[in-house]
Amino acid sequence: MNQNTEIVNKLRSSKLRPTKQRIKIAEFLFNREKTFHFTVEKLNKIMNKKDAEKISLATIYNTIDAFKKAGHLKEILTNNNTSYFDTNISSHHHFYDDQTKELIDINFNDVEVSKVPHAPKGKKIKEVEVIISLQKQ
Amino acid sequence: MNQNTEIVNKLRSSKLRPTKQRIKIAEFLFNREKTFHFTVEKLNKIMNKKDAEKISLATIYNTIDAFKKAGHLKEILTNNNTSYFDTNISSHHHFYDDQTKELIDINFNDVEVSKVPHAPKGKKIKEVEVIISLQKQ
DNA sequence: CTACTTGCAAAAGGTTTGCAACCGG
DNA sequence: CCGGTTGCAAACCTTTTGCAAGTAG
Repeated sequence: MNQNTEIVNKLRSSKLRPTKQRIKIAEFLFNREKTFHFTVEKLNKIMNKKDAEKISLATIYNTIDAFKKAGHLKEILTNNNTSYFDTNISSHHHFYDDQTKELIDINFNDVEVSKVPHAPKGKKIKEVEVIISLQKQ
Repeated sequence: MNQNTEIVNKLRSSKLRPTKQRIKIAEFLFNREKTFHFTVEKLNKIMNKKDAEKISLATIYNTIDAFKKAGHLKEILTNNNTSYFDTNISSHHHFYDDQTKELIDINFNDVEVSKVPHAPKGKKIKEVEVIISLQKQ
């Protein structure tokens, strides 16, 4: 099975029609070894570099949203009023530098949360996320 | 020392002139027992209820920013593109319900992070924040 | 007085929406 | 063909900015 077929299957199994735009975005995001952190603006610039066939910003928003809902992307918590996404959907945590707005993955084994509270009535815990904010030394 | 003098001193010691607007906002935010979570929009509505002397939105932004810089407020991390602030500046963590956009304090003793990674080169850890996202049961 | 602060309106991000045209199954 | 998807522009929401007028020390 080649890469493209894999991507198409990934889309199909998420009930997303494999359109040209989605395939192009998915190939870029998911055919990689390492985690990738991005904002929509950053992804938009990358996808619309010169000589590439343009994808409209609205479609990028739509696609990211669809991928997030399908569980292929994770949104990262920050205090910057811009959405950050992560292609690494497995449980892991982040360093966040407020000044440079830089996000860095933390290896799963390097953080240990040994005590977790009970969820409030009527709710259950979806995820425990640790963000370690950084500053210059 | 009455409440008002306390507030005025708090402002002065942060090198903030005790203006009418700042005093009014500070009284509202800091003369309380329990933690208060808010967005600027919410605070704006509260401060500008009928018959109150109006405070402009820009001033509310300025003031919140000044209070945050002075360490009297803390900004909370979310994936909602709106800033949330917390009057509780001591070390503690949060539940966050993505659907309702509701924030709830977690008692400091109910979370234990027993292992923390080293900061990347050239940086140091400012704060370790745990956000537990919730969903309906 | 003078520097800091306020208030207003405009501008600046980032994101969402309405709708016609397009296209995958 | 039909319904999902794209692209465009306008609208929206939150936040920032420039600047004239006001005020605390």
